[in-house]
Amino acid sequence: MQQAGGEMGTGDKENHSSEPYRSVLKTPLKQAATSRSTLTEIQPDCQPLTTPPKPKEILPADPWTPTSNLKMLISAASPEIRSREQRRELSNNAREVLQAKHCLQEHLSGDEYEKSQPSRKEKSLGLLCHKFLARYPDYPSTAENNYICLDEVAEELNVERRRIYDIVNVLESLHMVSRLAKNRYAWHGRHNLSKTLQALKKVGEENKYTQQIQMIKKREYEHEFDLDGESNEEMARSFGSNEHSEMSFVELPGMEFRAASVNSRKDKSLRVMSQKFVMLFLVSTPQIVSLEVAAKILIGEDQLEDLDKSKFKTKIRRLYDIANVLSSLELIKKVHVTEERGRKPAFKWTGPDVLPSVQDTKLETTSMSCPPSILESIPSKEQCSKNLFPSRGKQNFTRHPSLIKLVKTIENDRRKIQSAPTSPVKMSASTDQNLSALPSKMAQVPAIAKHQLEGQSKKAKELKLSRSALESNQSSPEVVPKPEPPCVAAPSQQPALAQPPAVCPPSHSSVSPVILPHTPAGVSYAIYLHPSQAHTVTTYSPSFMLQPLPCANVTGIKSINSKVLNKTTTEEGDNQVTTDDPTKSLTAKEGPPIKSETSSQRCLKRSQALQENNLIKKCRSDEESLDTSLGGSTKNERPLSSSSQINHETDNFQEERQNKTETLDQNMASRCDQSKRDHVLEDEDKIKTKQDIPVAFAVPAHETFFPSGYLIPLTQCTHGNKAGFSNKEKAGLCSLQHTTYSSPVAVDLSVAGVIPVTASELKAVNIPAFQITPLNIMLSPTSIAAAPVLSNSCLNSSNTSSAQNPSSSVLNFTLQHIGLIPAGVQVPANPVLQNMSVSLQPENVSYSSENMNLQEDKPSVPKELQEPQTVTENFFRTPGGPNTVSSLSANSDGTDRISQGTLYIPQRKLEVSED
DNA sequence: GACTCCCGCCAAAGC
DNA sequence: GCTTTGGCGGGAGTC
Repeated sequence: MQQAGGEMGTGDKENHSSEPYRSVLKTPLKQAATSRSTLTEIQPDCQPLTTPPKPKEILPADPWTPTSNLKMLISAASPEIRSREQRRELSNNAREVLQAKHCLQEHLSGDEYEKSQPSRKEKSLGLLCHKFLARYPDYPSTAENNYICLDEVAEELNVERRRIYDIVNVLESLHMVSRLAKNRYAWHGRHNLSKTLQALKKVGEENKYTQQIQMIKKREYEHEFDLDGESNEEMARSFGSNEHSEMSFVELPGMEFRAASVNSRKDKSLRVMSQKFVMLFLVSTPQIVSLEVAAKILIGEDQLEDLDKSKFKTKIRRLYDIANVLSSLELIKKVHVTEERGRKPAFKWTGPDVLPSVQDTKLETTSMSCPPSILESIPSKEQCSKNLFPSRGKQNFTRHPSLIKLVKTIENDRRKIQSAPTSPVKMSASTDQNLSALPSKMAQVPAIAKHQLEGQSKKAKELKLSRSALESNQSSPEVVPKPEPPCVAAPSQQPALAQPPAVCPPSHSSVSPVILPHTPAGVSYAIYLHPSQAHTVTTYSPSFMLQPLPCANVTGIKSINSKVLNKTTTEEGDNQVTTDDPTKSLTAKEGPPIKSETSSQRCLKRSQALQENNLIKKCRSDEESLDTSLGGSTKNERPLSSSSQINHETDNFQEERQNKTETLDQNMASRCDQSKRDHVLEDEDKIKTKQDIPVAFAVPAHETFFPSGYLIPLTQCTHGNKAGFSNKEKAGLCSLQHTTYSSPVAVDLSVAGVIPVTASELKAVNIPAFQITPLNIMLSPTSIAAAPVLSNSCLNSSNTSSAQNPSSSVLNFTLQHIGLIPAGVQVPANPVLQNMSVSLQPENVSYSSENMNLQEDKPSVPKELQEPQTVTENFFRTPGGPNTVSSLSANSDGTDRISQGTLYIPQRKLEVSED
């Protein structure tokens, strides 16, 4: 509207009249219905106009004249007529708005008028999007017509249509709306959101955005990134290698664009940009993407050689536009990443987590190229694939041959598991789309844990370890029947459930060092087990595999660990606290958690299948190592396993988990050596591992129950696990993720012994790390040395930490013992693993060397519209300074700003802050 | 001064 | 030929 221009205060007012597409002026205005809100905004002072009821509200209320009654009846009988009537009223509203405006202009002087106009912020795209979204339900019923008339919306919201296009384009990219015809869109709400995100993540992975991001960051590392010259050429080359550099719009079945016009300029379309932008979040491991990086990637895909400042600026502008809409959708949140070079605007993903890799498994069973959710709704694989990537064959999802066998194995295992009495109930995502939106990772955790446990129990039997049959039985029942949600996952997902056992899971996690082939990425990480603990593990539990580490040591399992030992018998509630909170948040936000045991199971099985052999070897070695163990290091920390895909937690899962935990607790209590309990270390590192990112942590093993060990991320820590967290929690997670960013941090924490983690922390921290593969990993000494996991800080911190922190010597010992490093190799307490980015795959390259400080910016939207931030996670902090992980805490002023803790980052200090 | 991002010109595409 | 879309970048507002 014109008033909008007036707000600018620089002569923009006149510009409005010139706008060609001002529908307000073109549309015939008949009725007097007005939009209360609109009028209020526009002309609060205009009495007659200030309180007109909304048209829609008026209609039903005013049928008390013969004419109105007739209208109402007709309207009721015919949706078309009703729609027409509504349009008329909208037009009337717009007309009144204009009149009000004119009235206002007449009665106010220039300055007064300007003052009366909404401020720039009040007209932000984010706020506008909020208003827009408020008009439609998140999950509209398919029965009713959810049509959007751009003209009407523009008028009602009192903005020019151009702005509506911006919003609609982004919504379209998420398939929340679809274009029906000229000036007409259909509102789908969030029904398709989860599907879309899955598809986008998939495509993002296919496009190797992770690599691109890493490349850009790497380049920045090496030298200040300049927008021209060699760097650009280099980048162009790298992008050029990407087959999917020119990815087109990703469509969902049934959501194809109806009008060719929509595709006419899609190469630079806001829609495509939006999708790409979202992809960046979905594939990156701390799910934080700076505008700069995003812009570079987007530009790179177009023409990197043309990269110039103006183009860059334009891209940034567009990204802001997109980000504002995404922020309104609560999919992302503005943050600031502070690096050595300064503070950079960035955005952090706060939307639901998407589990692509899990999807792979699922896809295999049903379809090759479609995301699970999509498949569910679509019978035809071909159709799905076609729709997803109508224009590009390259973008079709192709399963790597090596995965096929694995998938089959997994599927078989899954069937077995599912048939098992204790197997978690699987909810069909198809039944509830909304559910699908939930982080599936969490839901998968239980299944995965179950898988692993089951598999391990079998293995244990086969191996006939020294374990007594009783023990094995105990463990197996617990494990097998009830998938153990990693404490992390479980907690985050289930709030209300008072299942104490959050701790218990750890016990289950009697994890022996294992390396899990990671998800799709294939990243694996190794876990170092304390000899003594390892012993326990091997003998004790059949489960060699990973356990969901509800309380990953690294991440902040501390409370868990200690609790595990201590509370296993006594207090379960405490544990729960940690677990519960996350859950609450999770459930609250996304709705019913999705149970995807299948996915988790798949993950587990996949890893198992690949690594069974390794596990056996591992177990043996572990047992041997037990004797030589570090002397009963007091650390009870559990190894963290990370798998981003395991995050989704479902109600069923929780129930099972609870049951399991209870059982475990009982078992553990009986088994637990009280004295050892005392030794439990309180360390918490919050490590977020992500689905595809292999993370290695060094974690002190839990005594009896949990083989303590060091988890060594072979590649990179991922943060994808936050899936299950609510936005707020996710915010916290983000920070965590940052932390995770540098795998070293996690290690550090675990090693050093850490600060007790608060419940909130646990939430953030609790990221089920499940995929552990047998340690057979093939890390070359060099790679290990390079591994970021063990950072100086880590080691240092460990030194400083008073708690039972394994010393570097211990670490070396363990590593050597396990075979991760040659006997001659020493991991310096300090730098040893610092710079390593052991990525088996390019994608897995970790940015671990960055120190980040996360600051979340408040959305541009008015505070009232912003969700209150309750981030209170304090991250672990190592005693030593530099390696301290940044903590996320709510500032007294309410600006949840992540304290600038330092995430241990070898070379670069990266801070992410929330404003 | 840098960051944000609103605003609206204007061209492409559609009807 | 008019309307709808939407790329684009100037420049205002904010920090």
